[in-house]
Amino acid sequence: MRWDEIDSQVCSVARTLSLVGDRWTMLILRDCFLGVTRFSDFQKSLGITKHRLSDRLTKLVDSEILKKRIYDTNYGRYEYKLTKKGVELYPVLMSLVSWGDKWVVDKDGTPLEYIHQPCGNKIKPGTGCEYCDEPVSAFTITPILGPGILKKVKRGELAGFDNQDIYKSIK
Amino acid sequence: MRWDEIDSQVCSVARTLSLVGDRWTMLILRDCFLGVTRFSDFQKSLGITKHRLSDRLTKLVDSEILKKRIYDTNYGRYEYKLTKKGVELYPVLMSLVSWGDKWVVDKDGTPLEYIHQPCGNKIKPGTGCEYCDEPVSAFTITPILGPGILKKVKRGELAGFDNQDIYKSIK
DNA sequence: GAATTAAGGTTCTATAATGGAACCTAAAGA
DNA sequence: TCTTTAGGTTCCATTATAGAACCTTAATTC
Repeated sequence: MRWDEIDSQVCSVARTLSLVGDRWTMLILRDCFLGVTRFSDFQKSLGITKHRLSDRLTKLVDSEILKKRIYDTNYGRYEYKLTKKGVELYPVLMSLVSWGDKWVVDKDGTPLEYIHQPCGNKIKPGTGCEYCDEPVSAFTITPILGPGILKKVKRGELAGFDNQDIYKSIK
Repeated sequence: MRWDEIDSQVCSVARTLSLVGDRWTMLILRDCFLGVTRFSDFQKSLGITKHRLSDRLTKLVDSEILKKRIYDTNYGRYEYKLTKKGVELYPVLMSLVSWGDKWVVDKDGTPLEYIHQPCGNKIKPGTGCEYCDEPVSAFTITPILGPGILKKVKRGELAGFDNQDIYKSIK
């Protein structure tokens, strides 16, 4: 069986992966949840080739996970934003983060930390809020830089680090 | 940037995907959670070539997500089982299922349904149990065939379907 | 006792996907 | 006019994948 035939399986994992299981696609969605919307910003953040990025964005738009909208008609500038279908992939991303934070983190600590807006507490990604009863979602979580990034910046190990400004609202 | 360099990113999503973000790897893990342990059973279930399967299993063992054990020294037969590190990928799989059950399911309904053993109720994958206070994990959930499979079997559309017996304990 | 089957692979080759670089287009600014 | 920026597309060499054939060891069948 070829990879492009796996969506014929009667399996929700297989069918989901046929849409988001490609190389790069999940990392593009990660950036979407951090507020990245523009072609060039995706490219800078990911280090992906334009060719590949263009292909992946088109596929994500085709599968209605992202929507493409022109936001400056004079310049012909586009933005890519998560649809409702796309936003609902949040638990997938956060469960990947949660596992990675435990099993593949380096000695500095986790790259990001997560503030639950309604109560202001720092919570573990991928779980409910341990402190309050308010729901946890992409819209009520603020990611902040964690020790895994801050310590490296302080030691000058993340030379080109200029991503502080990418943590925007995804709304 | 090449795909095999993404684990250099200070990001738990990127580092996690560098281990399980390949084509097929997540589907192999899906089968592991359904109780598949043997090379030939993975191959039958996935329709993957032996070459690729061998490569993926080796990588999963190298990254300590699976452990390989000989279970019949006479025949030289091996089994692949999830380690603790591997079992903890359960939320990732279930969040993929949960999204797929909502967004890429066909008209027959969801392929599988999930029984929470402590209380016996059918629950939605990827969430806590709505009925009782017992924890939900890979070890306390029993997947059963759902309408998305049963209806097709009844209509004779899943001719070679013989997977009823793969839903074994993963312990 | 020879031939076949089963598990668990490896090798080979044609095809598909990817990465990197160069190029394109339209509008703006210097 | 020349350069820059955003958002791409084209081209080509390299890498990954699919499918088929083959290998090894042991057991089972004829």
